[in-house]
Amino acid sequence: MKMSKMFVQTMREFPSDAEVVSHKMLVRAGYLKKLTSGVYNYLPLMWRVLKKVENIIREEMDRAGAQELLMPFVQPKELWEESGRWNAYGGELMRLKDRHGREMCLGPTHEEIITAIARDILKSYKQLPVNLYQIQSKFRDERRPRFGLLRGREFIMKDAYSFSTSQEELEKEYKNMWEAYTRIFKRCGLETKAVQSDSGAIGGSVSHEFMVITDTDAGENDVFYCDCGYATNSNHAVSKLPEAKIEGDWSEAKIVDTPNTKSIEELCDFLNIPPTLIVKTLVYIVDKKPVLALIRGDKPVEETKLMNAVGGLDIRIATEGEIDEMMAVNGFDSERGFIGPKGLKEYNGYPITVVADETVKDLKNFVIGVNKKDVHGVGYNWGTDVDLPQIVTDIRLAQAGELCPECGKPLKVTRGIEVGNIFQLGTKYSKPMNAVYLDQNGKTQPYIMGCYGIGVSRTAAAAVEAHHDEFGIKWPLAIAPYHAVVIPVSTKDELQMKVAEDIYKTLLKHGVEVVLDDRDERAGVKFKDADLIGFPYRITVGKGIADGLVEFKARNEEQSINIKPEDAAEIIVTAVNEIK
RNA sequence: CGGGAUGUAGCGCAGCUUGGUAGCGCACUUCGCUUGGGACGAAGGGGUCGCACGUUCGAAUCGUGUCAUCCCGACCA
Repeated sequence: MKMSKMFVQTMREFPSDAEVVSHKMLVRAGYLKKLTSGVYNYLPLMWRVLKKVENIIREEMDRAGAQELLMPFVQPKELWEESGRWNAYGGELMRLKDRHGREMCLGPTHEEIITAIARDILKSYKQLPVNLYQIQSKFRDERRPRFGLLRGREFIMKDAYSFSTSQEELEKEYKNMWEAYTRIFKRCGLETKAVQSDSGAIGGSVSHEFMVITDTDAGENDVFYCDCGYATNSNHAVSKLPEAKIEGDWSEAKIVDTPNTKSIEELCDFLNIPPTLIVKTLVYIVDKKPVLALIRGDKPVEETKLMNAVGGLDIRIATEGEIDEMMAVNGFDSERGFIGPKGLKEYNGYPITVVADETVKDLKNFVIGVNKKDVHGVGYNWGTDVDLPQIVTDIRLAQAGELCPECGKPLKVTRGIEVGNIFQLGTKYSKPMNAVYLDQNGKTQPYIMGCYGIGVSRTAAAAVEAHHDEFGIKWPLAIAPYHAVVIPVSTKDELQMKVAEDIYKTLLKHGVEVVLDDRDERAGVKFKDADLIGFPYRITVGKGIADGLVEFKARNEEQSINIKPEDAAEIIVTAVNEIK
C-alpha cells in the first residue's frame, strides 16, 4: 500500500469528546469515525485490525470443532416472546416496527434464533454435541455508551452456542471453549484472566469472564484475585473477613439517644464503637418493590447480589423522599440514618422484603436503627429483640484486604476489561422454546446449552489500552493493520526512493503487509504518523544508504539499529511467518 | 433514567457579557523554499453559527422550545 493513496487522515490533536486512551488514539490515528452516539465507522485501518482479530477467532473456533454460520441482524418479536425475554430484556433491546406494524428487534445476542434453528435440525442424539458460532454486528441500546469501542451500542461480536445431551458433555465443551479463548487472546497479544462472574437471574449456572487486566479507567470491572489462582468479578466475589469485634459490651437491650448520627461514622464516634457492631439498614427499590438490605456497618452492598437474592431485574437505592414516605406509611416519624427492619411492613403497595447479609447473622449485642430519629437500639440480639430476616445470604461487596475463600490469603484487586465470556445455560432456552431431541430410548429431551461470546471490536480497543505510549499505538504484530512501514526520508532523492521501493517490493513478495510512505512530506511528519498509527516495524531509508545501510526500528523498542536492507527485511519476514 | 456541561469549516477552538461584514490554529489546493522527529512564506477553497419559533430596522450573540453530543452514578461483549 502506498501511503499517499491510503484512506486515512491523522490528526494533530486528540478529539475533545474522547476520554480513554483507545478511543483517543483510534480516532486521532484515523481508524475510527463516529457516526452517532456509540456507533462508529470502521475506516480501512480499523477494518484490517478487526478482520485480523476475527480471523484469529475463526481459526481457533474451527480448530476447537465449532462451525460458523450467520444469522439475521433483525429478529421477530415472536421468538423473544417464546423465551420470555421480550419483556425481560429491558431498554437495551432495540425494538422497531416494520411497515405492517409487526414488532421486531435488532439482535443484541442470538440465543432465541439459534435455538429456533437447532430445534428444526437437531432431532437426534446422534447429531449432538454441536457448537455453532457467528461473527456479526450486534446492537444494544446502552444506557450510556462511552469509551469509544469499549462500550458502543453497535459492536462486533463473536457468539457461539453449544448443544449437548448432558451436563458432563456441556462441561467438556465449556472447558474446550475456555482453552480456545485462552489461545485466542494470547494470539491477539493480550494477557487475560478468567474470572468467575455473576450469572444474572439464572440461578446456579456457571459462567466466567475473560478480563484484560488494566489499571486504568477503561477497566470497568473490579477484579479480585489471589496468587493461589482464585479470580472473580466483584459482582460475584465471595471472601472471608478478617477477625473483627462483633459482640457489643452492652449487658441488655435498650434504646439510647444518638443525636445527629445519620452516618455510620458519626454513630461510631458518638457511641465510641467500631462499625463492625452496627447493623446498617439500606433501602433499595427492586423493580418498584421495596427491599431492605441489612449489612455490617463497615461493609458496602453489592447491588447485583442483592438484586439476584430477590429475583429482580432492576435495582436502585431509594431516594430520601421515598424513605420519608415509607416511614409515614408504616406509622413512623424517622428518616435516613435511623432506619431499622422492625415494624416496616409495606410500601408502594408491596410488602417490604428484608434481606440480611451473612455478616450480620453472627453479630451479638449489636446496634441497629429502630425507625426513630436521633436514637438507636443497642445491645440487640437476633430473635429476642429483632427478627433475623427470612433471607440471609451474601450481598456484600468484597473489598481489597479481605481474604481469599480458597486459601485464606489477602485478596488483591485490579481493574479489567471484559473481552469474552463463557456461560453454561443449561435448559434456560431449550425448555421454554421446546427445543428437544430424541435420546437413545426415543425419549424427548431438551438440549443442554452453553453460550460463548467475544467482543471483537472491544478486543481490538483493549489491545490499544494494553499497548501504547504517548506517541501512539504499539500493535501486537498479529493484529496490526500492517506489519511494517518503509520510509524514504526524501522522496526527491532518487537513490533513497529506489532502495525504499526495492525493500517494499521484497517485503510484499514475502507476504509482508507493508506500507510505503511515498508522501512528499518532511521526515518528522512521517515518523509521527508511523508512531501514531503503530506499525510494528519501520525501515527508514536515509543518508546512510550511501554506506549501504538503512535504519531499522521496532515500535515496541526504544533503540533503532543501522543494518543492511536485506537484513532488515529478513527480520520482518521471520517475525511475520512466526505469527501465521 | 437522575445530576452537570457543550453545540460556530474535517479536527481543536475564539467571538456571545455590551446585537451591526463569521474569525484563528491544524488539515486541504497552488507556487516558492525546505527535507532525520508534526518547517517557513505567499495566494486560495470550504461554514444555512445544531434546529424551530419569537424579540428587533438588524440575531452566532437576547428569549422560549426542541434535537444532538459529552461527562459523573445503576447494566453488559
